[in-house]
Amino acid sequence: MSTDWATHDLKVQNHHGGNLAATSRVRHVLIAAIIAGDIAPGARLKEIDLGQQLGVSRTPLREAMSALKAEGILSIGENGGLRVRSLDYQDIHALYQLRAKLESMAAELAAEQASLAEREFIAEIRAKESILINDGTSPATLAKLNGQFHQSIALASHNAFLVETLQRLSTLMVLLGPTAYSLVERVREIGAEHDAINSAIQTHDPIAAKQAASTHLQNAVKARLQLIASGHKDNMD
Amino acid sequence: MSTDWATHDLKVQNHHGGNLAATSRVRHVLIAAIIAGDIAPGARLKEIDLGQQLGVSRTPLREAMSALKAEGILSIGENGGLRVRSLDYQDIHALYQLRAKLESMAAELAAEQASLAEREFIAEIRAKESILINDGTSPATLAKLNGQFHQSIALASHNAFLVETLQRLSTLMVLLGPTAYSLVERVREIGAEHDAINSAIQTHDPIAAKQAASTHLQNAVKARLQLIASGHKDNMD
DNA sequence: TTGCATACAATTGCATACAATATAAGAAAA
DNA sequence: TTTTCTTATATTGTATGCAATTGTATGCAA
Repeated sequence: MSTDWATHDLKVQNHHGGNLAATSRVRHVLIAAIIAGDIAPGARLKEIDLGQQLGVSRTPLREAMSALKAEGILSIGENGGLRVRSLDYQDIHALYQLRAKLESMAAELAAEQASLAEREFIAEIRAKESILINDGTSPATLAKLNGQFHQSIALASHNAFLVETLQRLSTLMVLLGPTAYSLVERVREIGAEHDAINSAIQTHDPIAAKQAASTHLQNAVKARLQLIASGHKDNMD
Repeated sequence: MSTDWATHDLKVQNHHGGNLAATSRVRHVLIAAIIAGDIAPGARLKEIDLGQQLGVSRTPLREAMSALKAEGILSIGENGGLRVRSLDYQDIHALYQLRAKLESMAAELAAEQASLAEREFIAEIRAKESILINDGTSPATLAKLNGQFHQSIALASHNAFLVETLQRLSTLMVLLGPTAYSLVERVREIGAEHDAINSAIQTHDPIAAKQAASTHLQNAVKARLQLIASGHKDNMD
């Protein structure tokens, strides 16, 4: 008992260096706790306990929780309490299926309409990623850069709703646990696949971009299934 | 001043006839007020005023507002206050572009994997719609049935995230104001287009279903642009 | 022993009070 | 007259208390 979320707590700051508002901070802490596995999927979140552990009153906590509920990360259990949503095998497939469709749509649109500045921005992120992969950077750092890469493409689609939807689906990925970057043999593959997407966007080739993004996500779901399988072994240790 | 939301208020009940909880009720009232145009797009929503008019305290009101914010219906103005999101011409195109992609994906998947019960359910809704169109039913009733038709197809895709995303996009349509069913010449076209989608699903023809759904939404956006144009005339009256 | 009812406890939903911050207005000085 | 600083006010953020609902346990009866 008493998983110590205060450890996450201290790290959460905004980009001005100041502390975020309680509601926003609590949201981040909860997400971090879910990723870290400190909160088990399916576990009921009780407002009073949680509030005391996080050092905030129930009000901002409730707001953070209802936001996470709206994002689909928390769901209402049959007894009424809020729980961490748990994804079954089918859900994982469904999530990747939808992401594949939308990421390829984004890549296609980006290849069609990205501005010069947007193309350069995408290329820069890709270049930075390439360097970091060769340096053997940590999975967490690579995962962050991966998020920036995908987001920069989504933004270049010039479709605000597509951006929002992809953002939402990315957030839902936290329910899957560790990122695919913890598979060492997958890291370089990801780099190559990103390269293909980036090249297609730079050369204004929507068809190739769509295809490359689609392939990228097909491989991603395969890697995910592998992670799940190896995850079972971890539990055996 | 003092737009009288109490009129909406009394009507909001759940399907058992009982009153909804305050938070949920407020959410519905706000949406109704946005559709009715009682809250102008871009107008700042002040918690105290609004709470008094709706007869609830700030707490459930804030929860409803933050839910609507998460759904993209409310957004944060540059000065910080919550406002009704206003969609420009580009946004409308972007919204329909994304819906077209996802509705056609749903139709395609439904044609592939809908169960017998799901196919029958879709067909029943379509049959009911056909009757109501001939009866010259009100736009509001037809719009509601339209929602059911699209939702039943989404559900038959067996992809929970696709269902959620389409639900979300549908909700965002309230920002556009009146439904396309107020265009009398559009009503029968919609019926025919729905028929094509339904037929393709019934005959397990994913390609035709995808195509029919895509066509349906292309026509929908055209009708929407026409409504916007005529809406300008309305403002002149 | 099992099923149900009733009472008690736990938890959430809502309201109000308080605190902090942002905004605007007015006055004083340049 | 304009600009800036101060003060007052408006608005949002947070905490706590109370009410209502829901889950749970215990006891009684079949």
